[in-house]
Amino acid sequence: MQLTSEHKELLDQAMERNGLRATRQREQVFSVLLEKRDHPTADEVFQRVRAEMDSISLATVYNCLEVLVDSRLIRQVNFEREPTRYCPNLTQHAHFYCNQSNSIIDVDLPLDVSQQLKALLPAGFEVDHTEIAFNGRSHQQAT
Amino acid sequence: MQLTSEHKELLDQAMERNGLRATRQREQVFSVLLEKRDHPTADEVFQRVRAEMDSISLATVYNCLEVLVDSRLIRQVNFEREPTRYCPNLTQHAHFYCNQSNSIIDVDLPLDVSQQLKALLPAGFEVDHTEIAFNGRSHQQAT
DNA sequence: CGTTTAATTAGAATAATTCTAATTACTAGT
DNA sequence: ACTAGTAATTAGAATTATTCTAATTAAACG
Repeated sequence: MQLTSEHKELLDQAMERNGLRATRQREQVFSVLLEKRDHPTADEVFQRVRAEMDSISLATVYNCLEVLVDSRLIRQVNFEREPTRYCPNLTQHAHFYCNQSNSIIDVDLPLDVSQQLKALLPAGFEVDHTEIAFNGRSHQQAT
Repeated sequence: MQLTSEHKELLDQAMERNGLRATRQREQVFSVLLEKRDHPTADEVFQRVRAEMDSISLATVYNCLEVLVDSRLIRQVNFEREPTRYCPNLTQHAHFYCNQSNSIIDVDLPLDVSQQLKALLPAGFEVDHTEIAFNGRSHQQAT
Protein backbone atom coordinates (compact mmCIF):
# COMPACT_ATOMS: atom_id res chain seq x y z
CA MET A 1 0.00 0.00 0.00
CA GLN A 2 0.96 3.55 -0.72
CA LEU A 3 0.53 6.60 1.44
CA THR A 4 -1.99 9.05 0.09
CA SER A 5 -0.31 12.24 -1.07
CA GLU A 6 -1.95 13.97 1.84
CA HIS A 7 -0.34 11.68 4.37
CA LYS A 8 2.93 11.65 2.49
CA GLU A 9 2.93 15.43 2.79
CA LEU A 10 2.20 15.18 6.49
CA LEU A 11 5.09 12.80 7.02
CA ASP A 12 7.49 14.86 4.90
CA GLN A 13 6.68 17.98 6.83
CA ALA A 14 7.00 16.30 10.20
CA MET A 15 10.37 14.81 9.27
CA GLU A 16 11.58 18.11 7.87
CA ARG A 17 10.51 19.89 11.03
CA ASN A 18 12.59 17.50 13.11
CA GLY A 19 15.61 17.32 10.84
CA LEU A 20 14.87 13.69 9.94
CA ARG A 21 14.42 11.87 6.66
CA ALA A 22 11.22 10.47 5.23
CA THR A 23 12.63 7.06 4.37
CA ARG A 24 10.83 4.22 2.63
CA GLN A 25 10.70 2.34 5.91
CA ARG A 26 9.08 5.21 7.75
CA GLU A 27 6.56 5.63 4.96
CA GLN A 28 5.65 1.97 5.05
CA VAL A 29 5.26 1.87 8.80
CA PHE A 30 3.08 4.97 8.75
CA SER A 31 1.07 3.57 5.88
CA VAL A 32 0.45 0.27 7.61
CA LEU A 33 -0.92 2.06 10.65
CA LEU A 34 -3.25 4.23 8.61
CA GLU A 35 -4.49 1.35 6.55
CA LYS A 36 -5.92 -0.91 9.24
CA ARG A 37 -6.82 1.07 12.30
CA ASP A 38 -6.70 -1.65 14.88
CA HIS A 39 -3.93 -0.78 17.38
CA PRO A 40 -1.27 -3.28 16.34
CA THR A 41 1.81 -4.12 18.40
CA ALA A 42 5.31 -3.44 17.06
CA ASP A 43 5.56 -7.04 16.07
CA GLU A 44 2.27 -6.96 14.18
CA VAL A 45 3.42 -3.84 12.37
CA PHE A 46 6.62 -5.69 11.55
CA GLN A 47 4.67 -8.61 10.01
CA ARG A 48 2.52 -6.30 7.94
CA VAL A 49 5.35 -4.15 6.66
CA ARG A 50 7.40 -7.21 5.85
CA ALA A 51 4.71 -8.36 3.44
CA GLU A 52 5.67 -5.46 1.19
CA MET A 53 9.28 -4.90 2.15
CA ASP A 54 10.83 -8.12 3.24
CA SER A 55 14.22 -6.67 4.09
CA ILE A 56 12.96 -4.52 6.96
CA SER A 57 14.14 -5.45 10.42
CA LEU A 58 12.26 -5.39 13.69
CA ALA A 59 14.74 -2.87 15.07
CA THR A 60 13.84 -0.52 12.25
CA VAL A 61 10.16 -0.93 12.94
CA TYR A 62 10.80 0.06 16.54
CA ASN A 63 12.87 2.99 15.37
CA CYS A 64 10.21 4.15 12.89
CA LEU A 65 7.45 3.85 15.45
CA GLU A 66 9.47 5.88 17.91
CA VAL A 67 10.13 8.57 15.35
CA LEU A 68 6.46 8.72 14.37
CA VAL A 69 5.39 8.94 18.00
CA ASP A 70 7.95 11.65 18.76
CA SER A 71 6.85 13.68 15.78
CA ARG A 72 3.24 13.23 16.86
CA LEU A 73 1.97 11.45 13.78
CA ILE A 74 0.82 8.46 15.79
CA ARG A 75 0.17 7.64 19.43
CA GLN A 76 1.44 4.94 21.70
CA VAL A 77 -1.04 2.99 23.79
CA ASN A 78 0.00 1.00 26.80
CA PHE A 79 -2.27 -1.34 28.55
CA GLU A 80 -1.10 -2.96 31.75
CA ARG A 81 2.02 -4.98 30.99
CA GLU A 82 0.97 -5.87 27.48
CA PRO A 83 3.13 -5.03 24.48
CA THR A 84 2.83 -1.42 23.42
CA ARG A 85 0.30 -0.77 20.69
CA TYR A 86 0.21 2.02 18.15
CA CYS A 87 -2.64 4.10 16.86
CA PRO A 88 -2.95 6.78 14.17
CA ASN A 89 -6.01 8.42 15.73
CA LEU A 90 -4.73 11.77 16.92
CA THR A 91 -8.03 13.15 18.14
CA GLN A 92 -8.64 13.32 21.88
CA HIS A 93 -9.83 9.89 22.83
CA ALA A 94 -9.81 7.28 25.54
CA HIS A 95 -9.29 3.56 25.09
CA PHE A 96 -11.51 0.71 25.96
CA TYR A 97 -9.76 -2.59 26.33
CA CYS A 98 -12.06 -5.53 25.79
CA ASN A 99 -11.03 -8.58 27.80
CA GLN A 100 -13.15 -10.80 25.64
CA SER A 101 -11.80 -10.00 22.20
CA ASN A 102 -8.43 -8.70 23.36
CA SER A 103 -8.93 -5.64 21.24
CA ILE A 104 -8.81 -1.93 21.82
CA ILE A 105 -11.61 0.41 20.91
CA ASP A 106 -11.26 4.18 20.67
CA VAL A 107 -13.73 6.19 22.71
CA ASP A 108 -14.30 9.78 21.77
CA LEU A 109 -13.48 12.21 24.55
CA PRO A 110 -15.28 15.56 24.58
CA LEU A 111 -13.11 18.55 25.34
CA ASP A 112 -15.11 19.57 28.39
CA VAL A 113 -14.60 16.19 30.00
CA SER A 114 -10.85 16.28 29.57
CA GLN A 115 -10.79 19.83 30.92
CA GLN A 116 -12.83 18.76 33.89
CA LEU A 117 -10.29 16.05 34.60
CA LYS A 118 -7.38 18.45 34.53
CA ALA A 119 -9.29 20.69 36.89
CA LEU A 120 -8.99 17.99 39.54
CA LEU A 121 -5.31 18.70 39.90
CA PRO A 122 -4.06 21.05 42.60
CA ALA A 123 -2.27 24.23 41.55
CA GLY A 124 1.28 23.73 40.38
CA PHE A 125 0.58 20.64 38.31
CA GLU A 126 1.31 20.99 34.62
CA VAL A 127 -0.13 18.26 32.45
CA ASP A 128 1.58 17.11 29.27
CA HIS A 129 -0.66 14.20 28.60
CA THR A 130 -3.76 12.49 29.97
CA GLU A 131 -4.38 8.84 29.43
CA ILE A 132 -7.75 7.25 30.08
CA ALA A 133 -8.20 3.53 29.82
CA PHE A 134 -11.31 1.49 30.44
CA ASN A 135 -11.17 -2.18 30.88
CA GLY A 136 -14.06 -4.58 30.52
CA ARG A 137 -16.27 -6.34 27.99
CA SER A 138 -18.20 -5.04 25.05
CA HIS A 139 -20.69 -6.55 22.68
CA GLN A 140 -19.57 -4.26 19.92
CA GLN A 141 -17.30 -4.78 16.97
CA ALA A 142 -13.69 -3.80 17.56
CA THR A 143 -12.27 -1.12 15.28
CA MET B 1 7.37 -3.10 61.13
CA GLN B 2 4.24 -4.84 62.21
CA LEU B 3 0.81 -4.71 60.70
CA THR B 4 -1.73 -2.96 62.88
CA SER B 5 -4.32 -5.40 64.19
CA GLU B 6 -6.82 -3.69 61.96
CA HIS B 7 -4.81 -4.42 58.85
CA LYS B 8 -3.89 -7.86 60.05
CA GLU B 9 -7.59 -8.54 60.36
CA LEU B 10 -8.18 -7.22 56.85
CA LEU B 11 -5.50 -9.49 55.43
CA ASP B 12 -6.70 -12.54 57.36
CA GLN B 13 -10.23 -12.07 56.14
CA ALA B 14 -9.20 -11.52 52.54
CA MET B 15 -7.02 -14.63 52.58
CA GLU B 16 -9.75 -16.66 54.23
CA ARG B 17 -12.25 -15.49 51.64
CA ASN B 18 -9.99 -16.72 48.85
CA GLY B 19 -8.87 -19.96 50.47
CA LEU B 20 -5.32 -18.67 50.92
CA ARG B 21 -3.00 -18.41 53.89
CA ALA B 22 -1.91 -15.25 55.63
CA THR B 23 1.78 -16.08 55.66
CA ARG B 24 4.59 -14.05 57.25
CA GLN B 25 5.74 -13.05 53.78
CA ARG B 26 2.34 -11.74 52.75
CA GLU B 27 2.06 -9.82 56.01
CA GLN B 28 5.45 -8.22 55.51
CA VAL B 29 4.75 -7.23 51.92
CA PHE B 30 1.41 -5.74 52.87
CA SER B 31 2.98 -3.96 55.82
CA VAL B 32 5.75 -2.44 53.72
CA LEU B 33 3.20 -0.99 51.33
CA LEU B 34 1.10 0.52 54.08
CA GLU B 35 4.08 1.98 55.85
CA LYS B 36 5.52 4.22 53.17
CA ARG B 37 2.87 5.15 50.67
CA ASP B 38 5.02 5.96 47.71
CA HIS B 39 4.16 3.52 44.91
CA PRO B 40 7.21 1.27 45.01
CA THR B 41 8.12 -1.24 42.31
CA ALA B 42 8.29 -4.97 43.06
CA ASP B 43 12.02 -4.65 43.39
CA GLU B 44 11.76 -1.78 45.84
CA VAL B 45 9.27 -3.78 47.89
CA PHE B 46 11.75 -6.64 47.80
CA GLN B 47 14.56 -4.42 49.16
CA ARG B 48 12.36 -3.11 51.97
CA VAL B 49 10.99 -6.47 53.01
CA ARG B 50 14.44 -7.98 52.92
CA ALA B 51 15.59 -5.51 55.57
CA GLU B 52 13.37 -7.36 58.04
CA MET B 53 13.22 -10.81 56.53
CA ASP B 54 16.40 -11.51 54.66
CA SER B 55 15.40 -14.94 53.44
CA ILE B 56 12.55 -13.71 51.25
CA SER B 57 12.97 -14.14 47.53
CA LEU B 58 11.98 -11.83 44.71
CA ALA B 59 9.68 -14.53 43.31
CA THR B 60 7.81 -14.55 46.60
CA VAL B 61 7.46 -10.80 46.56
CA TYR B 62 5.93 -11.05 43.10
CA ASN B 63 3.66 -13.81 44.32
CA CYS B 64 2.57 -11.85 47.40
CA LEU B 65 1.92 -8.72 45.39
CA GLU B 66 -0.18 -10.68 42.95
CA VAL B 67 -2.19 -12.24 45.74
CA LEU B 68 -2.75 -8.87 47.41
CA VAL B 69 -3.84 -7.31 44.12
CA ASP B 70 -6.17 -10.20 43.34
CA SER B 71 -7.75 -9.99 46.76
CA ARG B 72 -8.13 -6.24 46.32
CA LEU B 73 -6.02 -5.14 49.25
CA ILE B 74 -3.69 -3.14 47.05
CA ARG B 75 -3.71 -1.77 43.51
CA GLN B 76 -1.33 -2.12 40.65
CA VAL B 77 -0.24 0.98 38.78
CA ASN B 78 1.27 0.82 35.35
CA PHE B 79 2.82 3.76 33.69
CA GLU B 80 3.99 3.43 30.12
CA ARG B 81 6.58 0.70 29.94
CA GLU B 82 7.94 1.33 33.40
CA PRO B 83 8.06 -1.41 36.02
CA THR B 84 4.71 -1.97 37.69
CA ARG B 85 4.19 -0.08 40.91
CA TYR B 86 1.98 -0.92 43.84
CA CYS B 87 -0.25 1.23 45.97
CA PRO B 88 -2.38 0.59 49.05
CA ASN B 89 -4.76 3.48 48.37
CA LEU B 90 -8.03 1.80 47.52
CA THR B 91 -10.13 4.92 47.19
CA GLN B 92 -11.11 6.04 43.71
CA HIS B 93 -8.18 8.03 42.46
CA ALA B 94 -6.17 8.94 39.41
CA HIS B 95 -2.39 9.08 39.16
CA PHE B 96 -0.15 11.94 38.29
CA TYR B 97 3.25 10.91 37.07
CA CYS B 98 5.83 13.63 37.56
CA ASN B 99 8.57 13.53 34.93
CA GLN B 100 10.78 15.67 37.08
CA SER B 101 10.88 13.69 40.27
CA ASN B 102 9.94 10.35 38.71
CA SER B 103 7.31 9.91 41.35
CA ILE B 104 3.63 9.17 41.35
CA ILE B 105 1.08 11.28 43.16
CA ASP B 106 -2.47 10.18 43.93
CA VAL B 107 -5.20 12.50 42.73
CA ASP B 108 -8.59 12.21 44.33
CA LEU B 109 -11.34 11.39 41.86
CA PRO B 110 -14.87 12.50 42.71
CA LEU B 111 -17.56 9.95 42.03
CA ASP B 112 -19.46 12.16 39.62
CA VAL B 113 -16.39 12.57 37.42
CA SER B 114 -15.81 8.86 37.16
CA GLN B 115 -19.48 8.32 36.40
CA GLN B 116 -19.34 10.97 33.73
CA LEU B 117 -16.44 9.14 32.15
CA LYS B 118 -18.27 5.86 32.02
CA ALA B 119 -21.21 7.66 30.46
CA LEU B 120 -19.03 8.31 27.42
CA LEU B 121 -19.21 4.67 26.47
CA PRO B 122 -21.79 3.44 23.98
CA ALA B 123 -24.39 0.94 25.15
CA GLY B 124 -23.12 -2.61 25.53
CA PHE B 125 -19.83 -1.67 27.17
CA GLU B 126 -19.36 -3.04 30.67
CA VAL B 127 -16.53 -1.45 32.61
CA ASP B 128 -14.55 -3.39 35.19
CA HIS B 129 -11.96 -0.78 35.81
CA THR B 130 -11.06 2.76 34.80
CA GLU B 131 -7.52 3.99 34.86
CA ILE B 132 -6.66 7.67 34.60
CA ALA B 133 -3.08 8.79 34.36
CA PHE B 134 -1.73 12.30 34.03
CA ASN B 135 1.76 12.94 32.97
CA GLY B 136 3.68 16.17 33.52
CA ARG B 137 5.51 18.24 36.10
CA SER B 138 4.50 19.37 39.54
CA HIS B 139 6.01 21.70 42.04
CA GLN B 140 4.52 19.73 44.87
CA GLN B 141 5.92 17.16 47.20
CA ALA B 142 5.46 13.57 46.11
CA THR B 143 3.53 11.31 48.48
C1' DC C 1 2.24 -36.41 65.09
C1' DG C 2 1.73 -37.57 60.10
C1' DT C 3 -0.27 -36.38 55.85
C1' DT C 4 -1.83 -33.36 52.52
C1' DT C 5 -1.80 -29.16 50.38
C1' DA C 6 -0.15 -24.56 49.83
C1' DA C 7 3.72 -21.35 49.81
C1' DT C 8 8.39 -20.28 49.31
C1' DT C 9 12.78 -20.48 47.20
C1' DA C 10 16.67 -20.18 43.72
C1' DG C 11 17.52 -20.08 39.51
C1' DA C 12 16.29 -20.78 34.65
C1' DA C 13 13.31 -19.11 31.03
C1' DT C 14 10.66 -15.69 28.53
C1' DA C 15 9.35 -11.71 25.94
C1' DA C 16 9.38 -7.00 24.69
C1' DT C 17 12.40 -3.68 23.89
C1' DT C 18 16.88 -1.37 23.43
C1' DC C 19 21.65 -1.28 22.26
C1' DT C 20 25.83 -2.01 19.37
C1' DA C 21 28.71 -2.01 15.63
C1' DA C 22 28.85 -2.59 10.84
C1' DT C 23 26.76 -1.52 6.51
C1' DT C 24 23.91 1.09 3.44
C1' DA C 25 21.51 5.09 1.70
C1' DC C 26 20.84 10.06 1.37
C1' DT C 27 22.11 14.84 0.74
C1' DA C 28 24.98 18.66 -0.40
C1' DG C 29 28.55 20.78 -2.40
C1' DT C 30 31.74 20.62 -6.01
C1' DA D 1 28.22 12.44 -11.64
C1' DC D 2 31.59 12.12 -7.43
C1' DT D 3 32.70 12.24 -2.89
C1' DA D 4 32.39 13.46 1.95
C1' DG D 5 29.64 13.54 5.72
C1' DT D 6 25.74 12.27 8.19
C1' DA D 7 21.63 9.65 9.11
C1' DA D 8 19.16 5.29 8.87
C1' DT D 9 19.02 0.48 8.62
C1' DT D 10 20.32 -4.05 9.81
C1' DA D 11 21.28 -8.45 12.48
C1' DG D 12 22.09 -9.98 16.40
C1' DA D 13 23.49 -9.44 21.24
C1' DA D 14 22.10 -7.46 25.58
C1' DT D 15 18.85 -5.90 28.93
C1' DT D 16 15.11 -5.97 32.17
C1' DA D 17 10.88 -6.97 34.32
C1' DT D 18 8.41 -10.72 35.04
C1' DT D 19 6.97 -15.62 35.04
C1' DC D 20 7.91 -20.42 35.29
C1' DT D 21 9.88 -24.76 37.23
C1' DA D 22 11.12 -28.11 40.32
C1' DA D 23 12.58 -28.87 44.84
C1' DT D 24 12.08 -27.67 49.64
C1' DT D 25 9.69 -25.85 53.59
C1' DA D 26 5.72 -24.56 56.26
C1' DA D 27 0.90 -24.73 57.68
C1' DA D 28 -3.53 -26.92 58.62
C1' DC D 29 -6.21 -30.59 59.84
C1' DG D 30 -7.57 -34.77 61.21
